[in-house]
Amino acid sequence: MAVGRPRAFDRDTALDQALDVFWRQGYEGTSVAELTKAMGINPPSLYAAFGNKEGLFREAVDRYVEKGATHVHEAMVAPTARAAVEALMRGSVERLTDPKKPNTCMLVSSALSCSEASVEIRDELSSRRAGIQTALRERFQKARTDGDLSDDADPTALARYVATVCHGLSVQAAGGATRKELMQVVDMTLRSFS
Amino acid sequence: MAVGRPRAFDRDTALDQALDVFWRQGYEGTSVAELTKAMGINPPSLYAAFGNKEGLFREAVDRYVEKGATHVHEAMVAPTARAAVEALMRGSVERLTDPKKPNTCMLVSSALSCSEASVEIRDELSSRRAGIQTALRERFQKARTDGDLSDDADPTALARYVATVCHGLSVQAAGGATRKELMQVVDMTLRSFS
DNA sequence: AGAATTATATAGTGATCAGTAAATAATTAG
DNA sequence: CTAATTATTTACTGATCACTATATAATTCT
Repeated sequence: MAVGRPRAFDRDTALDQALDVFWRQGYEGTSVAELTKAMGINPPSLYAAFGNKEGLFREAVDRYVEKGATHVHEAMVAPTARAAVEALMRGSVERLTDPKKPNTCMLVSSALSCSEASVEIRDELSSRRAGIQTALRERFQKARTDGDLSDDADPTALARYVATVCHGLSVQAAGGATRKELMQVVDMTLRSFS
Repeated sequence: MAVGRPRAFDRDTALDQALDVFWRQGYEGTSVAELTKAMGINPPSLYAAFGNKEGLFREAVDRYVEKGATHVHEAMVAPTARAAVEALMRGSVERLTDPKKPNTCMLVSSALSCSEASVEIRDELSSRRAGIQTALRERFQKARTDGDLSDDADPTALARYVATVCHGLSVQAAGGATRKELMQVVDMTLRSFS
């Protein structure tokens, strides 16, 4: 057993509560005071468990991706390129318009612009977005060898295009677009894959 | 002539300098101390001339749009729907990848997520984005009566689609995408209008 | 010249920022 | 039991936040 006084809060629950605040308000828009309040703990407990605000945010992003990137995985295992795009985009829209959650993608909205103090957070989010785009590119490359994507298609350009529309969906959702409206955008994007 | 001691700085120049900081760092990522330093004035001069940080930001956005929305205007006066989309998107990409300017759209990146204290700024930016989308929709409606857009095309959905891709371009640019890469995305988007 | 007006620089305001020192409480090891 | 260890609460740190009171400088009006 672990020696010393046991932690009085559940680390995962507290992390979920921190995630919710970061997701709604972004990295710089969230104060440690708001975090401790939402997590139901005092600052020393936060710092002991997560290091600092930046460490807590990074873990929150990990959790955000773990819990919510099922549509990315579904896209990877979809049978065709088109099915992959459809799974990714419809899954994105469903997540972006979940009435129980903030209507934006945390990877896009948390820190597109920020002060010099937060550039590492900004770059971490950028790198996470790039990772999804790379996975998508690899899926398209496989689709080309599988034969369900034509030989003169450009997997890199295609992945960038789809990623770009997904990022745009996130901005639209943040601005209040409805699920129906965003699904229409998906429909139009999918025409490139018919 | 104006009575009293004359202002010792140029208001427009100072506003441009404030705009540059807001554009790079966003609304909440920018402190009044950074603004006064960039503008070369002391806080009382800033508050006398612009009211407060929020007023200065709003004026900076006005100026951002005035100076940089030429491609939006070009899209409105373009001869066809397709030419409008091409003008809007290629103009966006050129602006987003201007090496002398921050590589992002201020209307997208300044405050997608923010603290409760800044929701009015967030909503103002959202409303500005919606305004461009509306203008685009109206351009498509005109294109339909002009006959260069088919009768069964949906101007609202089309405008939303194009606006979505443009927002996505802004996220891509913020993440370091090159002009060439973004122009490829424009090419792919334009296929919907051929 | 003197009064009125407006901008300036200096030096602050209280509030909040992220983060912590110190004392105490709760647990395990021996 | 005591010692060691770790978490907790309380209270606090210096730094920075947006913003301003005060005094003074520069201008126009009469």
